[in-house]
Amino acid sequence: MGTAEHVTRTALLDAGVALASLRSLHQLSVNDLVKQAGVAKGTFYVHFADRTSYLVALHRRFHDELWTRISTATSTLPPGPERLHRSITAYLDGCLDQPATRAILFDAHSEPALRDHVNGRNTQSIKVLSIDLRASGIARPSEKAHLVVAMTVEIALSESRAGRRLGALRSALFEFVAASPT
Amino acid sequence: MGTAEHVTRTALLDAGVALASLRSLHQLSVNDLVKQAGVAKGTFYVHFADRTSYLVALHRRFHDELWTRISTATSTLPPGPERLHRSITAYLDGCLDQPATRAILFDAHSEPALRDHVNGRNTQSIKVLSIDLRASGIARPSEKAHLVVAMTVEIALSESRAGRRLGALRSALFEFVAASPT
DNA sequence: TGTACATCAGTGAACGCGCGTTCACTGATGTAC
DNA sequence: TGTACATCAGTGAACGCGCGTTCACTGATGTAC
Repeated sequence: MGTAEHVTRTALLDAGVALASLRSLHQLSVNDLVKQAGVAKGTFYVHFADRTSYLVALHRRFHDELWTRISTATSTLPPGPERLHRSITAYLDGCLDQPATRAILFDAHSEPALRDHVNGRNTQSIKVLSIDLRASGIARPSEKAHLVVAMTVEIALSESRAGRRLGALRSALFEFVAASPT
Repeated sequence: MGTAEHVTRTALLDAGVALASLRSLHQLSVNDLVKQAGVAKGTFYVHFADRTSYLVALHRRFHDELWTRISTATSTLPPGPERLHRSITAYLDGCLDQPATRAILFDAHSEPALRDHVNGRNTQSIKVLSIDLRASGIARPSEKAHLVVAMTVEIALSESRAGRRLGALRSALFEFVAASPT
């Protein structure tokens, strides 16, 4: 297989996701992680150089999964309002499927080790979104993209808390975007 | 005066503000605080029951100051687009004046002790804003208020990072709101 | 004015605790011959 | 097929460290008489 050698590593990351849905990221201790994963404490350091590397890996896995979903949903579309709509929907549905959403979106940027990674992902999202906004002919596409990302994250957090899609919030976001001056 | 007895307490809170502008809230240790304030460690516990109470006090002071500014700026106005504009402007200018903005808005909600307080302030803001949106005849005022708060916080963070007003972002927000269907 | 006492913000050494990290060791698996 | 050896994920006791919190004490200030 070639994957068998990563079973324990994956188990540790899964343990992090499980615990992150209960506590904040900062409270995720190596003690808790190995207990949840059912391995010895030393095993943690077989797979990760330190706690920081682990958090980076957790963050990366979360966003890679999201990114895959969004790419799949939008790959055949040209930039424009339709792609914008599908990107945001794929992002929100993807977040709702991941139990660690609250921890990653809420806590990650106040973890010093992750701040740069979070900012990087954010900048990338803003860039992609601003292409769609520009293609839609909307004024101030960069700034609007910045705000659309903020709104989308907020909706993802609300939905994650509620445990279901919040259609009214999504509609409010799309109304803002659709009505924006061109 | 009657305030002299709070000099040390205020010094401790000021120390927190100074340090929070450098590190994350979670890294704010009692050791650091008393060192920065120039008092002994035991003094901390003369004024605060524990670290949690201190953080709550820090958070409260931040928001009380903001709230005062907003009230002053809007007290004579009836609900509507003008009051909405002034509220948001007062909020953003107030945040820009407080060095702890990044720490409070970014880190506070992932500090378990503060989560309830943060959610309370947020709910209150959404309520107030939705009155203005409703008075402006905008559709889905509650949901829009939710999103406007998210955008405003995001702008406050960006401005706090930049150290100055970001007019283009503010304009983008006001365009979203002004153009929204009624 | 002088003396005795009460108050209480401030002190800092000491505490137990849980943390992240290390490392000598184990034991299952694969390879060489 | 059987034996000797190498590899390496996994183990868990032990470590030093910094944390939040405690508490017996200090010493300046105010009050009583």
